[in-house]
Amino acid sequence: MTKLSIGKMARLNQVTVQTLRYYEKIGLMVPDLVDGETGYRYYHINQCARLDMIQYMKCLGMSLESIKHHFDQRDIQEFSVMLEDHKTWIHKKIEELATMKAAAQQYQENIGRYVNAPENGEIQLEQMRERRIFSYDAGVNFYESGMDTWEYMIRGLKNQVTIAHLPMVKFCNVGSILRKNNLADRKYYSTEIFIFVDEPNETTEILPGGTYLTVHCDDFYREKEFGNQLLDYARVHGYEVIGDYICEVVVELPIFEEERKLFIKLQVPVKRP
Amino acid sequence: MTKLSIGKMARLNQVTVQTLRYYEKIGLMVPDLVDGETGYRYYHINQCARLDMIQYMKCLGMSLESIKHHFDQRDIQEFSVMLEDHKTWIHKKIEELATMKAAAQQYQENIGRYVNAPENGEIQLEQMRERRIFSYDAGVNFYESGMDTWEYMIRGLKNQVTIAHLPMVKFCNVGSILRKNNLADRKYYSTEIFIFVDEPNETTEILPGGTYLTVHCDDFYREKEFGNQLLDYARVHGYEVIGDYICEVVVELPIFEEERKLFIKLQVPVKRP
DNA sequence: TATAAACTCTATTCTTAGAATAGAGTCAAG
DNA sequence: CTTGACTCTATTCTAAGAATAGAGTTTATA
Repeated sequence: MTKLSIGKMARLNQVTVQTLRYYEKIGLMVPDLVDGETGYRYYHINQCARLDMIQYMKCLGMSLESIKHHFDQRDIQEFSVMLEDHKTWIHKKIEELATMKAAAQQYQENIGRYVNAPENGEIQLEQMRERRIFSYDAGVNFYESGMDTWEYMIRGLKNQVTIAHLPMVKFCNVGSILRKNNLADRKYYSTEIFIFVDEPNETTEILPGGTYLTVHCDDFYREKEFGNQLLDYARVHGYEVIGDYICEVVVELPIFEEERKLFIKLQVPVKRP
Repeated sequence: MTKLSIGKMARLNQVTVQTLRYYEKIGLMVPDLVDGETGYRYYHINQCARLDMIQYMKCLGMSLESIKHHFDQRDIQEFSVMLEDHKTWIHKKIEELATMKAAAQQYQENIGRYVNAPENGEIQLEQMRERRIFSYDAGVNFYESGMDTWEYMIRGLKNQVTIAHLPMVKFCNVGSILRKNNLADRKYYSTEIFIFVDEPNETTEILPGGTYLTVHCDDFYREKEFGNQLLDYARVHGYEVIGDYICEVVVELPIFEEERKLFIKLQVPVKRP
């Protein structure tokens, strides 16, 4: 019976020589015999069966650790159980990837919204669909504070997102709410920030769909100014404000500068005159 | 302005201290200032924006390398292109996983076929659906050789599978074909082995669906014996053999022994009397 | 002010599944 | 006997940190 040198064995099985040496090192497949003098490895043709199985299980995405464990088990029914677990694992991975893909899509759309947005200060009437939000009350009125406070508030929200086991991918567009009662007096007072979420639960709130007056702005510090323009417009044209005012961060602009640059969209729900 | 120690910065952002140190090491995010005496790192609250972006892109499944590249680009439109590429990459990953899952499912079914198979030698009449195969002619009649030759033939098939860029996950149940003309003379002569494939192409062949006489056997060396029983049965009961004889390896049994142990299913297409 | 607790520093090792490399020794064909 | 092909061990590298040790620093409390 001819013995196969490591190179021949490798060529026969479409693997590299290093791979075979590595498999020996971790005890996954040991050569049939090793020359005591030279240390040369020699394989038997029958060992291909094991190598096939290793490669097959690798194709299924299993780790060499699992594969080794399987060989230790020596039970085919047990293997079916292992496959079941593995399928579950694959399923989870696929779902994770699907979430990522959806998030990437969402971000692209946000960039598109920025690129195609109307001029700064151009007021529009829009139909908005119902949205769900998860909000966090920081207990501080950020309209009276600077970017630092806002930053700390965002940290608080991030913390809550983690605690509530919400997907961090939703942390890309954040918003703030100014409640209707304060809005009536043009009192810029808000302590609440939020993220948009997909699934409802006991901690989420609903932003009603309907008609909104909106305006875009690329300077976070000029929010009040644009907010007032929006309210003036409503009054002049006879629109009645019927709900809470929202400031949505559509996208962060050059994420590169030393400070945040936010592209925001202000939104207030109205009833037509 | 208060400087944030590495621990505070980490806590504020739900990352570990090591992570921040690591990001500095690879130049992804450098602390605002480093004390020359003590080497203590201090961060500025505004740096949270960058950290948010890093974490967000990580959620999308991007590598720190890509993230760094993005920060170097400083262009939001370019980022949209990058997201498009990333979506394509995710899509491929999902497809790979789906293939793996299907293969795991297939293997489980094969195990099920083994577990629920009839006794060795029990002849059955079955309806089989059409199947596609990719076959390889080794140029050697394996009925005249031992397991070694069979093993070398399988290596040849594996080689062809690689060359033809067929999915290696299909390499788990292999089969051999004995053509009808040889079958008529009970001449066990075959040089062809194959794997089952899903997609047709110019190199694939079709095994017609229809009525088959089948028998299972857990000893590779007794194939001829069981094959003859199958043919005897056909003759005695008036079935006419109308196509090629197939020997399908359903599953490899204890993949653990020094030699292959194959559980095979012999199949011959017939016309009812 | 002294002390203890909490914090931070650098440096090293570990994780997967091999790939790449260097320098030395071995095998097979002509 | 030579030459080219092959093989050996050993080390380093990949990604994204986690874990650890041992030493030094800051902060809070007494």
